Amino acid sequence: MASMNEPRWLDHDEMAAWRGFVTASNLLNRRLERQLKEDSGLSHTQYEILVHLSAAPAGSLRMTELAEKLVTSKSGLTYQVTQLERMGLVGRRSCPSDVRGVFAELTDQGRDMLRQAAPGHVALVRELLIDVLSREQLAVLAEGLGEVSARLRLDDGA
Amino acid sequence: MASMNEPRWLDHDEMAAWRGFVTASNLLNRRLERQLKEDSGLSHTQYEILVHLSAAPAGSLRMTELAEKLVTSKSGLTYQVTQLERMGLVGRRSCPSDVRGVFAELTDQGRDMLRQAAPGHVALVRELLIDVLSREQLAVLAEGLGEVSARLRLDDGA
DNA sequence: ACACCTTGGTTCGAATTTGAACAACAGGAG
DNA sequence: CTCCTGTTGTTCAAATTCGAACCAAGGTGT
Repeated sequence: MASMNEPRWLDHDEMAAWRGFVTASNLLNRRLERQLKEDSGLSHTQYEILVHLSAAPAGSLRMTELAEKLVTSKSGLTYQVTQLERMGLVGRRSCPSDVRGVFAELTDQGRDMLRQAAPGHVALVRELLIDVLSREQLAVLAEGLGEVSARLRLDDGA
Repeated sequence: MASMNEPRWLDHDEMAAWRGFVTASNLLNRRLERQLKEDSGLSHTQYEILVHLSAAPAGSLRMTELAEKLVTSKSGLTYQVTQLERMGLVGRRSCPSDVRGVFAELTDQGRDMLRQAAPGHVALVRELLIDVLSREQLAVLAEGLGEVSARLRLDDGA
């Protein structure tokens, strides 16, 4: 049948792009993970939770919404929020309009932690990625990967 | 002191590039993981192990070398190779020149599995990433992230 | 009010990942 | 040869991750 044609393999350039993406992603994650853990005792995931909460209107977000922003599973988020709660960086508050709803909310201590951890993290992201690339390269990255993400979000929700 | 200046935060474009990178990476990983698991019963990591072995001279690589290519921990690789061994896809062979050395080696069954799994995987990578981007965008991605990876490899070994 | 299907979060068990500690060996300086 | 240092791969415990099952509650149509 026609649909079982030989697949279109990746040519040299395409493969280079794909390998570069995967490799850079893994290397970066490892490095950032290490830095954050040593510097602030946070995992990258935990740090990102603080960031997203801090950026949200009242420093709080519904669990599901937060999970989507983080691109993680609901159960994974439940676990990490519990960890952060034990550290006193995040609190849970129930939603007035929906009894089932739970807000994760940044505590003052959580805000302080973020203030303390952010500079080192940002500096490293800059050193390892941002400052390595030109303005044009960054623009292409934002544009291209933004589109990729958008499409993924779409048929993921579908 | 001068070194404790206000850190250089990321401006709008830089942030867009960084968020796009992280988000796309997470979304892609999730999606590929799901596809491979459903389609072939392999994790992305396991699939990558097969790929790297298949690309290697004799279908075999030293554990340490393989771990570096995969960008994973040595212990993590030990675990996964054991799993693949149980599935009959990979074998271990000791190194003639170094008693400590261990070669991970692709079995015939492993080669078959890769042949079976590759088309679906490649098709998805193409659909979600490669075909979404233009030739120019891909070139920038390969070039830029290649450089990023290269630098990371350097001071990682240092 | 009632049955019904979707949502929001948590719980549970299984699989995976990591760094540290370890044991055995390689490679070279003296 | 002998000591010393760096490698190699594994083992171990602890932390994390995921999906499936689950419960409770929302919202809808009748």
